[in-house]
Amino acid sequence: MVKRTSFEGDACPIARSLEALGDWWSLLIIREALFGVRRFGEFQSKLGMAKNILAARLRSLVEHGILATAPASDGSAYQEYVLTPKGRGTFPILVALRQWSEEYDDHPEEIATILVDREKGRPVKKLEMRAEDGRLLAPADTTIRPRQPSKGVSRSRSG
Amino acid sequence: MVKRTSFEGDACPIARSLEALGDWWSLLIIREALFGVRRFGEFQSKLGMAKNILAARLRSLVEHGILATAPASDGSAYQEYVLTPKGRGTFPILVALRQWSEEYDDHPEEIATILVDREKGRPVKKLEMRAEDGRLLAPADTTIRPRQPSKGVSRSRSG
DNA sequence: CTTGTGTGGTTGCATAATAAAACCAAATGC
DNA sequence: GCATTTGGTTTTATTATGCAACCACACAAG
Repeated sequence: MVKRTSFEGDACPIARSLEALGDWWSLLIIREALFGVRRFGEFQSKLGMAKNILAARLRSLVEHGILATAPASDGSAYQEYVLTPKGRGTFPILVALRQWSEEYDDHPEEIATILVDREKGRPVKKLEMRAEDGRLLAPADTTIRPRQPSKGVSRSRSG
Repeated sequence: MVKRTSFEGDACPIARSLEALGDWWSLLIIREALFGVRRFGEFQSKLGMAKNILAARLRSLVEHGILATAPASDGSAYQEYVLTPKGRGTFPILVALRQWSEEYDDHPEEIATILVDREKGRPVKKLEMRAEDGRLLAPADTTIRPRQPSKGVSRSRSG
């Protein structure tokens, strides 16, 4: 088999999310959807991508339950693509990507926009990882554990 | 030109991070690197990917300043690939991807591992977005603003 | 209701990326 | 010194991407 490898059966949750989001366009489509874009042509013109691959991506996102098709809200017979709760749940991923660029990009002056708290207009704080009890955690303060500590879950690859 | 589109000059920080991280393998390579993997063969066997594309990805990650090559720590003449601070800075992205799978995956029972607080062994709390003053923010509480509110920054596309 | 136009795609073709396998040189182990 | 491991590159096949052309249906005007 020479097909592009799929992470579908992988036991690692990161690989699993990349299965749905890990291509060039999906996260940008979702970004636009979070901005309120709903129509095919609007995605196409804002992202400047080929229509056939947009169609393929939208289909894939719908299959993955990230977008859903709905009748157009303006009464026309066309359809719209709207985010599901699962789709809206990607928001922290987009924030993390954004903050990573803001912090480490080699040409930060080329970055056009910042994410701000709407009420105060001030930049959003960096995402931080915390323990259940609220303690701030650094990467080294965390570790990976088997999901069910003694029920014989075993699958491929690490995670 | 029919080349794969590049997001390099894009003004959106999300597109910019995807330029470096947005392919099938890069984030998984970084995941392994965060686990302590440093050697070519170790990446290759753990990820089960073709050697040529691993070589290409490692080269790309080095070019992007996410990995750096270093002489092997065990005294041998081989080299190692180690994360830079920029590379370690992707940690929140991986956490966000992981938590998204944990929350929304259709078959969560197939997920093998969970991220836990090392001290207590309890799951890490969901990433949350906060304002500078500590207020918890929902996506709708945030908005996008031009980076420099009145210095005439203008580039392509949204963000 | 007929004609024109915009929307939302699909199809065909050229090129680029990915994958598997073969190959290879340098480093290492014996 | 010789076999093996390591860390790749090369070759070739297949898949994905990107552009342009095409097309069906909705809609609007007359």
